[in-house]
Amino acid sequence: MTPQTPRTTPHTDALTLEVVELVGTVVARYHEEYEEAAAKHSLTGAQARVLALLSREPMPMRRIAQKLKCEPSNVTGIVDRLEGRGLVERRPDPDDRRVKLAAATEDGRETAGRLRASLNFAREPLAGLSAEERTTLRDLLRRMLGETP
Amino acid sequence: MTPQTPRTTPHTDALTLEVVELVGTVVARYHEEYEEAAAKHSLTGAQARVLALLSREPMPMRRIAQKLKCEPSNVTGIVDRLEGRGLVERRPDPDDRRVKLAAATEDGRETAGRLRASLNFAREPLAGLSAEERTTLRDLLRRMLGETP
DNA sequence: TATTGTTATACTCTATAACTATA
DNA sequence: TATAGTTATAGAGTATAACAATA
Repeated sequence: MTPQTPRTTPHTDALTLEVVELVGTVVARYHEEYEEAAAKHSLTGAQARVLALLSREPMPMRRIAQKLKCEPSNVTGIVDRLEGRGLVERRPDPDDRRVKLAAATEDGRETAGRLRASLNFAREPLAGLSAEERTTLRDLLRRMLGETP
Repeated sequence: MTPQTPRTTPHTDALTLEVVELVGTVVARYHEEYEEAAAKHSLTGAQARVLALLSREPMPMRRIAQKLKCEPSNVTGIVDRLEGRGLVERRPDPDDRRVKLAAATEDGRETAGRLRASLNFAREPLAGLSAEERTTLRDLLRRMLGETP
């Protein structure tokens, strides 16, 4: 079917371009809703990401920077602001006195939980798909991401 | 099938959570590669988005702000910087002297073209899917986005 | 009076470089 | 010496409010 599709440039045919555009739309909408959900809790996007990270487990400052793919110096300010609001605290690392472990406080974990709940609601479009369709989508996304289990 | 899935919370079952996480990964990777491609042309993400917009058609400043979902005052600075590099120019609107039309220059259109080419390369993971799989992915993404044609 | 674009201001995020305290 | 975190600095994006020109 559709034999006129050139095999030498498989990523520039009309179908692929349409999928690329759809992915772009998903990305845009995802980001809008993430920022919106963060703003409802008076958090910036970066602060929300760090808080979500720390709500799972405490982490050295350096590791946060790696997760965020930014310079370590930036993390200082972000954690400063979260700490100023009582959502995060800095603890010493017993094994290495150079390291500071950033950890979510009880209040921070609560906020992170509410944030995640509102995000899940934002992602609800998936509810429109049947279980079988979600399975198909999962497999296609996995393959797209290079996970070939 | 899978009747144990609670119908009251269809967006919190394990399958959906996995898809949500995969979508999150796609979003993260898409953004990384977009910023990276922009940086290769010495552009920030916002500048690249505006340039891509204007390479298609000239546009009032106000409309750029709507497309970017930001305040109009921000667009002034972004267009200033693009204009300072000769990629964009401001033209008067013949129909309304309050309006300034931002338009990509020849140089700007060229840069936007190279940017898009490098983006298509970045999105090449789609090439790993067959035409049929891409069609399926397209339809699922469409439905996820609420487009029901 | 309402709208368009701009300016002024303040805050956040970002990268770079230099500093400190540990290792 | 090498590493972890911080500080200092500068540039960019963001929202808000006030302004000039035009409708």
